[in-house]
Amino acid sequence: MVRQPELYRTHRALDALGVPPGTEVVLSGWVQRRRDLGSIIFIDLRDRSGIIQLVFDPARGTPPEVMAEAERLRSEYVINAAGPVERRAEHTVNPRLETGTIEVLVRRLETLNAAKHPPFYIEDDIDVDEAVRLRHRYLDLRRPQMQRMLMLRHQVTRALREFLDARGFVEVETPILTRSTPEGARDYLVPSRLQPGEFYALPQSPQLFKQLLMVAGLERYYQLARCFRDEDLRADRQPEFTQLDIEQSFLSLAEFQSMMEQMMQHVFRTVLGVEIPVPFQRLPYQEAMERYGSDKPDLRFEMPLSDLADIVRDAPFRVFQDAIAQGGVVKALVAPGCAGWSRKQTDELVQFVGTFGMKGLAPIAVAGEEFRSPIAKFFSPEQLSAIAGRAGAGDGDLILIGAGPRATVLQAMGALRSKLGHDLGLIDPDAFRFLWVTDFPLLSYDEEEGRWVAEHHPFTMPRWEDIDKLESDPGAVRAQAYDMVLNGFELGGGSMRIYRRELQERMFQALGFTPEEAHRQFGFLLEAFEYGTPPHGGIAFGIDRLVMIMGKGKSLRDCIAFPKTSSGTDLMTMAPSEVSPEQLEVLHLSVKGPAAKPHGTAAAAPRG
RNA sequence: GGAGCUGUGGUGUAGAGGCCUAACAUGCCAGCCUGUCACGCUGGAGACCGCGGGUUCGAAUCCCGUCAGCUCCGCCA
Repeated sequence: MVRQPELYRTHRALDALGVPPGTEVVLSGWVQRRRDLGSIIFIDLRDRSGIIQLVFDPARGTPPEVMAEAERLRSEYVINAAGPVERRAEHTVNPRLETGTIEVLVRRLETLNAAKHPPFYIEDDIDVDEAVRLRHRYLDLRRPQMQRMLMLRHQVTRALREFLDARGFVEVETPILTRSTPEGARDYLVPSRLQPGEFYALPQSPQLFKQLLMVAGLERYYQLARCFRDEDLRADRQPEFTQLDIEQSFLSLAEFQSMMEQMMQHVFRTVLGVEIPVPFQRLPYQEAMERYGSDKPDLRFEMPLSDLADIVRDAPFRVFQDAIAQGGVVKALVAPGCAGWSRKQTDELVQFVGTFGMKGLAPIAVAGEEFRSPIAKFFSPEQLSAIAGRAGAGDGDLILIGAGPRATVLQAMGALRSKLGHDLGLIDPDAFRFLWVTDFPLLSYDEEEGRWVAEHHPFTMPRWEDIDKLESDPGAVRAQAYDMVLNGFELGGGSMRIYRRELQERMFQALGFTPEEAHRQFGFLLEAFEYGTPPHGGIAFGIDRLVMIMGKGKSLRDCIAFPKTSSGTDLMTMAPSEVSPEQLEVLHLSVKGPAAKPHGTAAAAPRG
């Protein structure tokens, strides 16, 4: 019969290290492992702090009924044990265990709860299908690795709050049920019961609210805001995610960027003990694209792209000629020491860039004075030398050349650079390389929609000197927008905002909104701007990504307690799910067509 | 919407037309064991090979479809 112990715990496992030998302690936790040697039993007890060995030894005073109970224990049973902390004899010390010099000689034992045997080991570095882990996420989260990640996340958000609080930022919550707005990602919609046929949208970000808080005179706001975007997932993209959302008034762009650098410095210093140098490098968008083929380049290694157009322009090689004639580019990068790569290896690279729409990839291997390449015959020795010189290739290197439409080649070559950086081990895994990407274009032309769309969002302030081009040459207008990039991930993006009605209306017009549409969608903002709106701007950081990078996780799922799969489902609760006809009825909804697939039962429910 | 990879006892894998009545490790169950710490030793249970169809005398293995997971493109800041 289970009875409640008088006391669940006096110490945690790790705390037992700090008490004098002989001290009576009471511990509670899970059975990590049982080693039953017959007349003596060892149990590894695990709690959040760590693992400690319990000894059950009748020769040293463990009562017979406690021995009997210890024999019944299994993995993951929840137990409560009491007895003196003992120093281990020299030859029984376990150096692999943090508490390996001590153990607890158990005198009293209560089994607080039994456990089914778990589907996987509750320990680090397990090799289990992720679906199994997600289905039993509460067990997965018992693993020290996962607990460290949750702890790290907690420390990161605490340090961020600390920093912002010290500088007068006020944490304000904004609505989760809000209004659907055009532009940006697909909205998650929530049907309204009280307003038949109408819908709330879950926020893609608190963008409008944070600007209105500036109108409201908060001056400095932040929030750890949950955001929702109904788009397809990636390793670094979840449908709901957390942003550190920040907005401030009366700071220049430079002052604000500097403050954000200090914030990152503070977080890395207090959480990881790592010193981040400031100021961060500033890299204009154009240069980032030309040199690294990415607007979020990983600068832990260099491997720049170089432009070969002027060198190869006159060579009788159609692929390059055509690319240049059609306004495209010819770009090269160098894989150091890879001149000896086989056809099979380079073919794999061709296939890789193919997924980005690039038609081919020409390799030139540099071997001493010689250039080995299927396309070498199209070029003069001088041209080949010039190519190697421009690319920065030396003996033993492999030059890879891509040609075609500018955007395609830059993206593909950028991805190739990133892949080679990883594959060739050019990246210091312990490095944290921050930079700002600046001078984004304000607008880009969307062929599908046949109109200009906001590169950042429609509230971004143009550079003052470019404002007059808003109507005459929209593509040339640069934005007062900036992304903070860390190790090839976009950590955060922000901008100075438009704060005058007249300019905001011009912006909407540039985006193809009629005045009526603009007023219908954003009338409240335009009106607010007429009541004395201060100059303001802000930024939003992906907290999940930050934690992932700091904790060296492979996927966002590693740093979210209860994440979704790549098809947006929760394998534990089996959300999303069908709902009853009654629920649909009160929401004034009817579902078109049958459910496309049989829905599973929730993992929590008994399974046959 | 598209492409690729994966799916075999609880878990991780092997098997690639007949040697499969599906193997190995680990876990699980039982017994033995006084210093283990991935304890050890002995024995045992446990899978119709994701699901559906097809080819074949014969399919875990080949083909088609489908579902699920992962990665990427499109999409998305």
